[in-house]
Amino acid sequence: MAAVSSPIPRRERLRRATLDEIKQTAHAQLAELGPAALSLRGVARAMGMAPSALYRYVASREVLLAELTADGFASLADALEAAFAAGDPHDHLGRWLDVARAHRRWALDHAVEYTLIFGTRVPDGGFVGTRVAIELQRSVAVLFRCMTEAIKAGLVDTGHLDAGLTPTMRARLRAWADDHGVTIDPGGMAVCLAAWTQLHGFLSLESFGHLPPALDDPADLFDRQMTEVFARACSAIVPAGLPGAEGPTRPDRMVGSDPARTGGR
Amino acid sequence: MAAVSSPIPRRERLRRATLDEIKQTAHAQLAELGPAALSLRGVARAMGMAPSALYRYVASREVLLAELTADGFASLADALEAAFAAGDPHDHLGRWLDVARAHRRWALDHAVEYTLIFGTRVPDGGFVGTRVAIELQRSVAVLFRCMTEAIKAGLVDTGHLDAGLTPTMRARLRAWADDHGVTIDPGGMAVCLAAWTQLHGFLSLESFGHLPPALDDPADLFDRQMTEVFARACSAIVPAGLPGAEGPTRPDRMVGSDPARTGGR
DNA sequence: CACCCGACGCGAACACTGTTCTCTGTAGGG
DNA sequence: CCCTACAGAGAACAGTGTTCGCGTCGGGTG
Repeated sequence: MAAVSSPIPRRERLRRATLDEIKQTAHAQLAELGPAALSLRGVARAMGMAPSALYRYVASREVLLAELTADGFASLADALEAAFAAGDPHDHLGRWLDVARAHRRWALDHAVEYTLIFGTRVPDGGFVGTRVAIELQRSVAVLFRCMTEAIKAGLVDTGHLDAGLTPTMRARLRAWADDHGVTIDPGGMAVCLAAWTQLHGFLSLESFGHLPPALDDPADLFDRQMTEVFARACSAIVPAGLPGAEGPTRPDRMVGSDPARTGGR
Repeated sequence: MAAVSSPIPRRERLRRATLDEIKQTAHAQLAELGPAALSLRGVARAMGMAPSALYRYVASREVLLAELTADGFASLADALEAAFAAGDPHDHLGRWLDVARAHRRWALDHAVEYTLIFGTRVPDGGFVGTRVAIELQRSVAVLFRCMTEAIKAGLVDTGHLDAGLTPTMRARLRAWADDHGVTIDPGGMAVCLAAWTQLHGFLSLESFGHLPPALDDPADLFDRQMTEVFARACSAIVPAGLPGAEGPTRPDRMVGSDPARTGGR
């Protein structure tokens, strides 16, 4: 805020700069060659440095990859939060769709990071507390907020959702909610989990190329599934027949309206 | 069957044997060290061979990995087909659950193959026609058969499902069905896709460790989601409220009855 | 039977990789 | 002004995928 030359002592600033350059270069190599082909010597070469000099900034190739992964998570969370913030607070389905589409757009635009994040087994044990875990929680939190606000608005009859749960499930879901500091009943958590599951399943299949090529550009199928999973949560007020172009909230926002302004990017 | 010494000319037999040993050794190394750590020199060492000798059997490290991946796909498809065959043909929900559980069991038991299969971007373009593609189709076909037989049995009102589809979606789903030689209407295909999506999403999150640790052993949540996705398809006869321990088919088979005899293994 | 050709396996070699060690300038802070 | 900490360089080690040329055996053919 003030005008004094630099709050950080220049030395640190330079260090940050080259570290950023390293990450950026590594990211570029990652994007065009895939995670397996990322080589420290490669980024050193691209930067005009000796390979050994990199070790002043990065402990090993593995932690560099982990760092990039965490950055990817953060970028995704940012995109989701932006989509959520830009959405209409009164159009719950519309905002949910916006967030879901932002997630999809991010997955398609950042294919390699997506692989890095969701296609890799998390290292044993040392997950909780990691920056990766924190950023992942941030992403999931946005998805959940879409649902919880709908619940608060009375769109979801959590009672009948809770009814189908066994005591064990209820306890676990409650523990999960407590862990995240959210106050949703287990029925709501189950709905959130289902939505997350389906969203992730679709995007994972699509961006890994496992979806049949017959349905190219499955954007509308994605929209439909996302609408469906939301409508299922709201089934108390949206009866059985799935809403094709009709629903409880503003119809013009319901389906496939503006796929352009979704991503944070 | 017969008594003649060997229908295949011995030379070929030996070749197959060592190739199998190579694959087996590679598989073992894969299972305990992860896909990134699979080294040709390593398997050569374990087999007491010179590294260069491996190249008589395997063109490169990459094609060996691809071969193992395809084997993994085949193993999964076998497990699913076995579960399907062992299921009660009249208890559609039960059989669907059996198949879904078999899939989950396989995913948890074969963690590394799962990563290899579903955590890796498929190579560009050259996917269709590959052995991988064929085996994947086999797996998906089992999942679909669960649904199509339920449709045939009149459990699903495909009419109201079809109603929610746009013409474009309908055309694409029909093209997909044609590609696979199955005769389901687009509505049914949409349901199948949703089921597959959700199943895969859950298993992917779980076996990659992205599911919150608060809900350890999420088997019952998995069962619930799988029941739910089936019930949603059958919503014509199972009205809005999700079946907790009640449903259209035999209740004792509905939920979490016998998780032991699921896998093909 | 002898022969030969193809398949098999081996060892050395090349071009890489991650990583560590030691050394040298140089620039910041006292 | 010095001096120390630190950025960077270079060599080296262990390991990797992959290729090439060499022997050596075995099975089909004359």
